[in-house]
Amino acid sequence: MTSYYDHAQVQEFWQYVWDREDAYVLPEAAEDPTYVLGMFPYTSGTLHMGHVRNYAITDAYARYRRMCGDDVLHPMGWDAFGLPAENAAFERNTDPESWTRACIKRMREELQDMGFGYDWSREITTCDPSYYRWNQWLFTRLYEEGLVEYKSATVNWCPDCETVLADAQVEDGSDGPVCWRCESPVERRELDQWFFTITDYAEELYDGLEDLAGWPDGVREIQRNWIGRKEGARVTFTLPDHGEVGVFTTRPDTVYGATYLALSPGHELVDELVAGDDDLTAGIEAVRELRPGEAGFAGVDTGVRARHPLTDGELPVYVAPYVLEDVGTGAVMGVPAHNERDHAFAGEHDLPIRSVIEPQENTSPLPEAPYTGEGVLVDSGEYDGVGSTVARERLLEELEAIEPETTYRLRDWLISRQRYWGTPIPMVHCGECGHVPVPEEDLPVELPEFVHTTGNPLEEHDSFTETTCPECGGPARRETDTMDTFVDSSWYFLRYLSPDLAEAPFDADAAREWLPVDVYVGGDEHATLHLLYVRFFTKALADLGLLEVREPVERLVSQGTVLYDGTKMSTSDGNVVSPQEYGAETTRLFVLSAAHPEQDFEWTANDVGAAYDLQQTLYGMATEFVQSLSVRAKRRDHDAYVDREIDRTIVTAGEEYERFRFHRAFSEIQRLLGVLRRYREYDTPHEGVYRRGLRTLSALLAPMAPHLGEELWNKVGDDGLVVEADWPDPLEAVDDPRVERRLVETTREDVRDIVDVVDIDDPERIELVVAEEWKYRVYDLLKTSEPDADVVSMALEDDAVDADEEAVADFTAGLLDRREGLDPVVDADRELETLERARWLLEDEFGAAVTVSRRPTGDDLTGKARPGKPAIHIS
RNA sequence: GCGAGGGUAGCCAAGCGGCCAACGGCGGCGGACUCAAGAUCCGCUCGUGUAGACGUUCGUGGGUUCGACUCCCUCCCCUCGCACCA
Repeated sequence: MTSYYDHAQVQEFWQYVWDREDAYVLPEAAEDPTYVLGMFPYTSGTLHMGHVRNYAITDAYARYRRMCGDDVLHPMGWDAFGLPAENAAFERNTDPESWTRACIKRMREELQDMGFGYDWSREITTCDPSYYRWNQWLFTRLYEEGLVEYKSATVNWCPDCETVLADAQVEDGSDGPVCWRCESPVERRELDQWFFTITDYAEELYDGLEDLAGWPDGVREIQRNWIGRKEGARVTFTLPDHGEVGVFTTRPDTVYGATYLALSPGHELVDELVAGDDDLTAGIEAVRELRPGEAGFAGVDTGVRARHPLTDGELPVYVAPYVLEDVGTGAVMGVPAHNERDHAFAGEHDLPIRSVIEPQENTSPLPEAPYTGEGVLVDSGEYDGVGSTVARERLLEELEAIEPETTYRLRDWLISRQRYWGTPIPMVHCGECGHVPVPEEDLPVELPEFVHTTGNPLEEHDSFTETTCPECGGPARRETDTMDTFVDSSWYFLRYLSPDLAEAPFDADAAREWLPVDVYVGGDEHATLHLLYVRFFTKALADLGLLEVREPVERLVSQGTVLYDGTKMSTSDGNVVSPQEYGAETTRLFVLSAAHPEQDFEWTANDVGAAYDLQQTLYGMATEFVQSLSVRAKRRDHDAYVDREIDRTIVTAGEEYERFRFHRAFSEIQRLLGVLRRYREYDTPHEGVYRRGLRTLSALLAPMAPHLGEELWNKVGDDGLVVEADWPDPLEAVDDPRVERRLVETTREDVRDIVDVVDIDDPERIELVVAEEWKYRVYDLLKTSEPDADVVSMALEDDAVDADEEAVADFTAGLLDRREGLDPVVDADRELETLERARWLLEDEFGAAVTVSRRPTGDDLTGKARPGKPAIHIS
């Protein structure tokens, strides 16, 4: 047997044991388990460092909670649909399903190699018909509820992926919008598409963010930006012969300054306004061709005149590309005097500029630049002289043509994809009945066999596309688009509750009891996609009566990036350190010890070494302990110190786990390990104390390094498995472990300092004298009394302060300045005891005799001692 | 431009009104062990100092406070989100 810890050798054994014991399977009887979830991986083929970090975090927390006595639901599954599988199938001359199944097999093995403790009995795979049938079922329910629309829209089209993209899947490239996956420039296409009307929930999605206290501020802010709530007003202008046009504005107080209207080229009225005029139509077409960024302040006067609702004046109506179709109502009232863009547009087209807000401070007019601040209304009819803020409210209240309106940037969620590897949208297009949902009993609509083709493989199968209408029985055509894969991931956390349920997507009783997810961990690149969609689904399902919760996740942890040479570790950059390169368990221990979960950190071989060394040292000590170390049975003074330090570490490490600060928990473990090591070298260790130390370390480390934890537990622990062990209890209560440590540490530092500064070569005797008890009482009075209390008198009158009046007065007065700022200290007896127990550390370090005592008032040293600061004499 | 989060000793990074010259890790220095190297252990790592002290520090400049790395304001820089957004 070797004292070298070879993780590769032991992992198989413990994994076998865990498996045999069903260690991670949620017990049947669990009532309200702690639901710990990591974002399930896309089945790309191999696990990368980001996954390892993500799952190391959830695993450590899940294990910690389990040791605390919770039932823990910690499942894993596969986000298995998606375009990359099709691309891979083309490249390798196979099909998406085979490819995906192979990826899953490999990744599952990798996860198991890492030793993550999942309840594999709940594994789900989104490309299984037994899973995606519920996508279809939910789609149908949402359709019935009016949350699905089929509409023609100008959509983002990626020519390379040959599919449309949701707004959230389009990113800003250097040269315009690009596809989030392949970075090809995105085109615009006019297509009939399926949408989830997530905008119906815009308000709740926005307002709900406020209450998501367990979510990082950053993620909430990103969602706020994305939803883009804006409060303002809708002003209605009449177009004689053409009805009305509503414009959205946040500044209705400038309404009297409107000198024109501008419609976006895509506005629904444009075609009607210019109908019959070929020149105008051509002009509009030319304007439509322009990319928004290039159009500047071009515009076409339609010749139509709108009626101003307040002044009754006539305003020209322009079509201008600077007005964006999907912002507000796609139309603006042009107020050149008080809006930058309107000002520029008016300059370009010789439109009048009419100033209606005057700055309050100086009334100098503003000829060149628009004034966009607040002020007083002028030239505004009955509102002259009214402040702009007040005017806004009054206009909204008093005028019919101006109504309050809130707009959102959020668009409906385009879920159609012209791809094969996804959930078929369960709809049928019938010439007679329009589009008709596939009846529930005919679900799932299964994917037909894959064929290699440049287009959508679904369209290649006549047997798939040709069907009959569920309503009239006539010939009909099956929808060939599939769903965006974000649909799959929008409710997968529910499927884990009852993965095999055949009658419903999830068990409603379990959902009621187990949700929301207690902790959800993943990368924050999903802030606007996945994390918004799961919130939407949860609310929609609640409104369908399927769920009671309206928010899916209680506490969200968005984990930071692992960097290598300053850049994100990613396969495409080729700077990947494989999780197994340093040993699976060293890797997980390192990623947890390196930084707080939310922080980015740099992968360095040196730092990895620290995690590796800790494993080796601990293993070596445990091996030595059971094999060869001589121990004693009779207790000595310094054993109590180690006992106490073990207790302190149990308390502090538990706090750190609780707060997700695994790196601090790791430090605590390192610290206790150091103490034990020193203890063993100082003297023959006491069997029980040393054993408890090692046993505690194995328990505290087990959530981060479970194989080593098991191995150590097996050597020095109780019977059974550490995964099923209880979180250790301290022998005695520890109120403030840090104050006790501080006392010992500062005292040791002080001794070193003195020895060094005074240049004492070989100290023979070190005396530590703690302060008189009454001083602790004075401390207490100083810290707890009112700021203006006469503490000197209080101290003199206090029964517990039994010393010479002058000494008491001097001591108290000398500390008055500091008051509640005084260092926290333990009480007199605890201080004496703590130092007494720590004596051996000084004896060990200086080779001197050390005494710790409390002496009566009057002693020279006692006089110098303060609570938390014993007097020191070295000779 | 708007919004959010940051800037701490050689590096990474904790702290977020008095426990702070500032946890921890890495690197560096000195020492122990050793034939030697590695590993491991101990100490030091802003400056000065013959008794635990003092001085100067936490992006910049101000302010609040008996007291600020910690709270408020200005500015500079970094990261991220939104943006011809009405």
